[in-house]
Amino acid sequence: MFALVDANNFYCSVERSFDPTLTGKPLVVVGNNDRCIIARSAEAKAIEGIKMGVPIYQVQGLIDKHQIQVRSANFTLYGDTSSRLMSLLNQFVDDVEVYSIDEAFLLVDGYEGLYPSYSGLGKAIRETIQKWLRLPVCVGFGATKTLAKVANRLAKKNPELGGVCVLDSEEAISSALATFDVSDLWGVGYKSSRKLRAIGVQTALQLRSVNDEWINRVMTVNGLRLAYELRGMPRKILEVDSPPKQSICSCPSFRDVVPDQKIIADALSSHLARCCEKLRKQDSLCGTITVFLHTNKFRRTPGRTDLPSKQYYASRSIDLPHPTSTTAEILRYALEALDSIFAFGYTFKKTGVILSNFVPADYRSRGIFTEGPNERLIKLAGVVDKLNYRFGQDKLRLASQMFNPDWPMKREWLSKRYTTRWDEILVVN
DNA sequence: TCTGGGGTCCTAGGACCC
DNA sequence: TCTGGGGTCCTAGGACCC
Repeated sequence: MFALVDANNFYCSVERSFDPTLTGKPLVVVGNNDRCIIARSAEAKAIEGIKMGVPIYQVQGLIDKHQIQVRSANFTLYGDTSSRLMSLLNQFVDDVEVYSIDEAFLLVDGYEGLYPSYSGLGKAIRETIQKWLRLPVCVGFGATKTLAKVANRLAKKNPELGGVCVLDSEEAISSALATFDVSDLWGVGYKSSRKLRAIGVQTALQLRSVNDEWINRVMTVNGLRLAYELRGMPRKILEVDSPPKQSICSCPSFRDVVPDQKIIADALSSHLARCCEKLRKQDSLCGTITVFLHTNKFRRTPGRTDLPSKQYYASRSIDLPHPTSTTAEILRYALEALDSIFAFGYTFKKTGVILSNFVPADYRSRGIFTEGPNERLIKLAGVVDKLNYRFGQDKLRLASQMFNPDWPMKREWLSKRYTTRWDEILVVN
């Protein structure tokens, strides 16, 4: 039996956890540069027009009218709260798979003696997390990960279930699936749901009995795995040790558009610095770097609201002469890539860098004609990371990062980093 | 250069996730 | 004025091998 524990409106709930005056009020959290809505409280969801991903300027009227509270995304706080949530779950069962910042799968077999029932376990988890972290979560139980996902969703949608839903009998499963929209299933996106509807499949129950050959052909093996999981046959296992990432990316948009290659290069070196920090943190070296650059896809030709302005999108990948993880070494290739794709006559909205082709950090190869990784630079980078962790991001940085056009990022409604900075610790008056 | 059955590896792009 | 930022997996098709 699997359980899926998923926090309700996680970012909003974390904000409330540290600022109880927000409780009961409509609340939204906005992303980078205070632009788009990336989380909503139940009260905000209930207001027509407050949708995920909408830019805040489009709904300013609704925000004023309904006195919606706004917070800037505080990922430091959310990340730390997430770690606390996960370690709490580990007190209930040994096998926990952290699936995302706010959800985890648990393998709950073998704990029958400790709890009167699965729903008893679910209740205990809910109450503990509420008490210790002041966060509301829902718990779904099922014989496969997919059924646990379904159960979790039902627990969220039906308050009368008290936040816990157990799908442990064929009757419970088929009656749940009979009213469950296929497009809400884990792994069914826009495209697949259109194809399913075209052959008359509306519910998860109907998908269960679609012919395997059709599913495999139209939805690939992922669709087939989904169908088996709905039938109660596990095709996804619990993955406790999260594997290291295979790619690392940083590509925040500019606050405004930028025409100047020098400014873009400065931003790019900041993005690269972020990527390399993450790379070193997971003890990897990267072999390939990709740089991309694009214009604002929403921009219209002046005076012609119907006509998109001329767009430009380009990317370039470069294989490094040897795998490395230091910003200083990789930067010249990043700038070389940028130079090769930069075009005059456009204003750019976003540049980004993707690192890939990783090898473990203890891997050191020396090519016949090329030098190996620069050990001194790698050691130096480790020291820089430690100092920056202690004294704040970018306190030590490359000279090319000196002029960051996005500094400071607009975060007008930012809460404190209560749990990770001594100078921002929660004060009780 | 063509013939053909049998493979592997790599990459771009699609689809999906939170 | 203003439109998110990360990731994963799979497949088809090309290039190449014997």
